[in-house]
Amino acid sequence: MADTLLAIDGNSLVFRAYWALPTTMQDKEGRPTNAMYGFFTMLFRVVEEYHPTYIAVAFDRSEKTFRHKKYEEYKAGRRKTPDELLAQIPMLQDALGRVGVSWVDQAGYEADDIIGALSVQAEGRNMPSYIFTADRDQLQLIDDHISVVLTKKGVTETKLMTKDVLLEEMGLAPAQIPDLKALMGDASDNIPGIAGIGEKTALKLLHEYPTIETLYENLDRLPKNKLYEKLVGGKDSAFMSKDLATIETDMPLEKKLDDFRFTGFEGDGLRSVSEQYRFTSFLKRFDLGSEKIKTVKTETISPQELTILDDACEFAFLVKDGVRLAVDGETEYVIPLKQTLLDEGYDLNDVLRALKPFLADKKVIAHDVKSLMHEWGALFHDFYDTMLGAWVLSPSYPKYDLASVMKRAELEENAAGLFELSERQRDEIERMELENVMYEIEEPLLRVLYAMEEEGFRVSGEELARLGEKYDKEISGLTAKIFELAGQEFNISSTKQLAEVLFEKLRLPVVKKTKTGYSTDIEVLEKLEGKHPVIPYIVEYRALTKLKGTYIDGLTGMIRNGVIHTTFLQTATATGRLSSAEPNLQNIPVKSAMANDIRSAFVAPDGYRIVSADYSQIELRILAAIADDKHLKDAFMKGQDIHARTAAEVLGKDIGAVTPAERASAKAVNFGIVYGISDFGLARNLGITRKQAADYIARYFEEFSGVRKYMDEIIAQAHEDGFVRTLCGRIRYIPELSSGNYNIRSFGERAALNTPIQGSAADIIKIAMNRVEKALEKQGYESKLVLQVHDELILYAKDDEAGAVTELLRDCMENAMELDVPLRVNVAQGRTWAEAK
DNA sequence: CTGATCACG
DNA sequence: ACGTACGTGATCAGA
Repeated sequence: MADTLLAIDGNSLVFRAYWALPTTMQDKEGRPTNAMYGFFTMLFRVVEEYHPTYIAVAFDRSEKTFRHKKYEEYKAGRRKTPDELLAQIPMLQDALGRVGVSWVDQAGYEADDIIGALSVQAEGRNMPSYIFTADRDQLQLIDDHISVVLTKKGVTETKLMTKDVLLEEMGLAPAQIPDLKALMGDASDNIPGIAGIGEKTALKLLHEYPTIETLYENLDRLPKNKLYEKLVGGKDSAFMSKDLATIETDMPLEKKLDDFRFTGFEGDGLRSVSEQYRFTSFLKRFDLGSEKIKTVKTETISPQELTILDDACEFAFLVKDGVRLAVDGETEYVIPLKQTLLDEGYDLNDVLRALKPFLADKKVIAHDVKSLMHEWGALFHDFYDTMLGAWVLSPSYPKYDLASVMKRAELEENAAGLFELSERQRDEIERMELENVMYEIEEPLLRVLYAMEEEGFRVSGEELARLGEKYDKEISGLTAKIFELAGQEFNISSTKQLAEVLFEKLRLPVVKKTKTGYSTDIEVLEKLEGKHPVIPYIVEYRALTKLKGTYIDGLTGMIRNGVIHTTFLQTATATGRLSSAEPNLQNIPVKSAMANDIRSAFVAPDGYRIVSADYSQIELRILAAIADDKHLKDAFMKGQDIHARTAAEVLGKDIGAVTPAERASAKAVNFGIVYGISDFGLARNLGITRKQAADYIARYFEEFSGVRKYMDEIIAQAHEDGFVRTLCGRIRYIPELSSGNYNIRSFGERAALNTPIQGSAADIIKIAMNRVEKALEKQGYESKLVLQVHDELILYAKDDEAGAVTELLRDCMENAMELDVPLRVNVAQGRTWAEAK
């Protein structure tokens, strides 16, 4: 194979890796390892791609370099390098040596000087070299045999820069890079350039005059404008900057090219480095995995025998048939499910006592940890949940139960399979930069949700029973009236029978059809109102039976000891929201009189009251912030009524002159914007013509141009990446975007638009929940979170804590994330949920 | 078990 | 020229 040099800018890549990854990645001693991990990830990738036979990782030295002597403020503007990063450099150098990669530094010189000298040596031998760096300065070293591999975002992507690419993208030759820096400067290196000249102007000038020398020779030819004055005033600075930005390739390098021969990574070194720093994914990458989790046989073990395994076992796995403990290379011990043990006559306390060392002290790897907490008690101190991992990595699957996840991963449902799954997921979470979402948001939230589910919401069965009787009477009255007016008896709840009566017997006009027949939904019934006296009764009947069936009868059956325990599904939505099931407490009616009746059955325990805190317009605030829209931001900064302001902007009138009807239309438009508006949808919603809706939307975008720009950009980016991210980095893949079907593709675009908004709101309230829980605990309060309804938190507040809890909620929620617009929260309280509005 | 409908944000 | 708002879960009817 032809010889190839890979010259790596160690400092620049370590910096990049450090800022791209969280410092929560630590070795067994608790020392951060994120920069090392990121560096190795990048190194492996680039080695795989370019097959170097020589590798040199160059580092800066802390001594002053000749550049400091020339220009004392050189690099002075940089923020201080964090100690957590500095500490990783010697660790990395040690690790590089152990895996068979040579590194180099030299007093008085920086990494780029060393790289320059080495690549010129290689050029002398006609040996191609690749310079791997995050620093665009080094583009000046490009030559026929020298290319630069630049890191793109994060630590996962790179871009190969050659003469041709540089010419095409910037219209520059490599030697012009110092001239570019001379004019535009470089904030990261504190190279001043010329004040007021940025990349655009600098490039324009260099396209005319290839160097600053020729530029200044011909300065008199330039028009005598502002730019001219800047150039005249900045001349000294420009030449100084060029000097600083120029990499010397003739430094007296102490080492020689042949000192950097690379013959592949050394297996033993890799293994020891990976184990020391807990880089488990590297073991797998190089197939160095220890065999301890690859079990071949399974034995059942009783709780009494467990103690003999305690020392030998590092992980506990919880899978569907019980607790599995993989101890050595061969055997996996199974403790059967709790129920089986109880059936066999074991005392629950004995079982728990025996299991406690495994659940409380080992790392527990399990699928659906929250349900296991309900089964075994919350004695999980250190867990990894593969259900959560699967969802965070790709949240659009319909199911995340163990069987579905294992099937997709093509793994077996045993301890070895679960271990392998968890390793792959951790690796992928790092690769996709989902550490924050997984480890800082979802994992802590799991415990918060567990506590909320455990606590439940007190509901008065008596109150629900009274309401049931009351509404039964109303429903019977309506039923009789409907039969009388329709002239026959039928099942009003059957859409099929109702359609028959309305559209065949009574010959009412058909408004809309479904796949299977006539539609009778509320929209249709509203259109038919006035065409037959039975219609209003049917509308009323629908509303009452729906609410009674779902929320009175349905909820009554879910009360246990006066309390309803919902289950929060943490892995159900594609956007990052929670959902609630069995029963769903996130869709309890709120709007009507009957809704008020139902909510009044949700009560606080004695000595407590209900406190409810909801974010005001959180989605539009997020839109204002991410779209960086002038008017939208201004409205929120001024605390204005956002719908009135929208109407005012679009209609070109004063905000005080907006009528209620105009405000209502603007409200519908704001909803539409968040959902991915279309004139058709808006027209239908407002009952106006499509043309009128289109005009309204066009005027909206004229005024809110930041929003339009955001929409174009997020859709373009989603098409390019195949996914979108929320403010916290949560990912949703949108495969629909590449569909050839217009409808499917359009759906994808609306999802691409909406997900960063809805999902960021979910991020924010989740962060707030974690903070609320922590703050309540820290203060020693007995108040408790009981519900989350997307933009709203509901708590039991102890009577004497209510005031403090109100402030605590406001603080945690409004400061959960810093945006360019303020987050606002409204808090209310009462004896019942109905009163806390 | 699926479709239609409708409750919530 | 396509046919449309985003995200959920529960209930009922009728296969």
